[in-house]
Amino acid sequence: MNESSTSAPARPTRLLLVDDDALVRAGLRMILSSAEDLEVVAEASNGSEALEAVAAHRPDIVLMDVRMPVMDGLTAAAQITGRPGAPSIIMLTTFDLDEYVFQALQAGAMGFLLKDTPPRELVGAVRVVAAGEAMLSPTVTRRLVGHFAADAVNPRRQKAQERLRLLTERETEVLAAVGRGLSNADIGRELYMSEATVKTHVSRLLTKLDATNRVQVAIVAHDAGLMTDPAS
Amino acid sequence: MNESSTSAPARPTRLLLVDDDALVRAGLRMILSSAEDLEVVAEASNGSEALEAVAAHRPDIVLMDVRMPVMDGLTAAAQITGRPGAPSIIMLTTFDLDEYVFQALQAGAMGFLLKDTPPRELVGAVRVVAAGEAMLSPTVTRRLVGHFAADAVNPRRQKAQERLRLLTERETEVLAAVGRGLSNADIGRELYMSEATVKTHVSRLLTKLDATNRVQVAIVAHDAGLMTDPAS
DNA sequence: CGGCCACCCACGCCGGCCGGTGCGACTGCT
DNA sequence: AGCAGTCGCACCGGCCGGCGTGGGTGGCCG
Repeated sequence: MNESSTSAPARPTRLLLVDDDALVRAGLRMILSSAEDLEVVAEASNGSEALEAVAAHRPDIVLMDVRMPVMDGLTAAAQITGRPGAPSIIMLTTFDLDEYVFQALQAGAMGFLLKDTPPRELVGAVRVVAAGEAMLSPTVTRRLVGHFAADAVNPRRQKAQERLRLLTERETEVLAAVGRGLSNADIGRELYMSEATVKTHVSRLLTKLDATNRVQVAIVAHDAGLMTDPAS
Repeated sequence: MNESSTSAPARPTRLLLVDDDALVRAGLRMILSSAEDLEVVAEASNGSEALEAVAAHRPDIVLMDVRMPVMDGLTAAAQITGRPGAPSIIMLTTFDLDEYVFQALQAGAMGFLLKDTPPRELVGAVRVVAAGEAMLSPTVTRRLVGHFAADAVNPRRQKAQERLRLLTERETEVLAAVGRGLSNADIGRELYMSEATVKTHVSRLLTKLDATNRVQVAIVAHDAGLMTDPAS
């Protein structure tokens, strides 16, 4: 696992530091360059400078602050990632606001660290990301994990699935069809029954699901996760 | 931050080890009990035993394998969490399969570590979880982060949002109302316009969104994330 | 065994809502 | 003025949703 970093300093990991505060950059440079397998090859003081520095120096990893003048780190991250051979990005921030975290990860960041991360762990995180993995601060991890747990206990989803219990097999099939936006005639053709029959099933669905529309029925179908193959 | 664990061993963190392999348990016990702020108070060899042990010994943290006979770790985790005062759970596994990770986190686990985690980091992870945070192995973190990034590039969502670009303000309002399952008359009352006007807006939505039904329109609204307040 | 009940599935008729079309009024821009 | 874009409304055909009804199946009890 860690043999690649200890065996030989064949090719150090090239870093780009991006922060509007020169002192912060100096501190980071101090910490990171003390590791012999890491090398700070450039610095930038805002997002647009970071874009230029990435193009100019081709770093392996970018450590970037979130809040910066001119262009913030999140939009810069979104610009950097995506292209082939793009560097991995580690976001650094003082505050672990939810929106920052989610936006950063959706922008393609592979790391999200708080600035109070101890030097040893910071270096470790850089190495982890350099190895193609991801690293988050514990509080950030907690947010992410909590977000997942909350999704499982999503009240809307649970309520919806609860209601599905009392549906018959046939009704569930019709429910799925309604959720796809099919008309009654379409459903009849697809499930081999008269359109009139489809209507009764839909009627039962309406009463059983406390819906007044077929639209609301479709919504319940989606909320229950019926429309998404179980790869979620 | 870490003062509580280094200042005084006032009250060590109580651990429960759950694994069907006695050797694995012995190894874990060896590693963990070497830290003076940690104390292994019980062991169990499968999920149902784990439930009993939790009730009997009230541990602070449960370290549990995923694959076990009788009752696997995931269902046991789902049983343990949820009640007030329940211990935090760290899942241990040899393989970092996607389904394991997601199920474990949705079951309320606060940690997910691979068994090749070095002893030092294992102890650190336990302390982190004891502090109320979460800790994952780097590869697991990568999966989770990748899942989030993939969600941002969700083709259905992007396609749906793309289509929303060419909608007018008013149409978007109507779209949201349709997505809630309201009838045209309801929408008219809510947006202060005639039902006939609502119909024209819905018609435009049908053509602009390539839909044949209002149900499909509602689905697009949901896929685009219009129906979920921006807390996602 | 026969009767009964509960459940699921199936169908047809009717009123009301939806969706398509045509049209007019207002605004802002060139 | 001309024009594009948006929002507003009214009429018509077709689909949806509500209601009543019947046939088929499986379980329970006398």
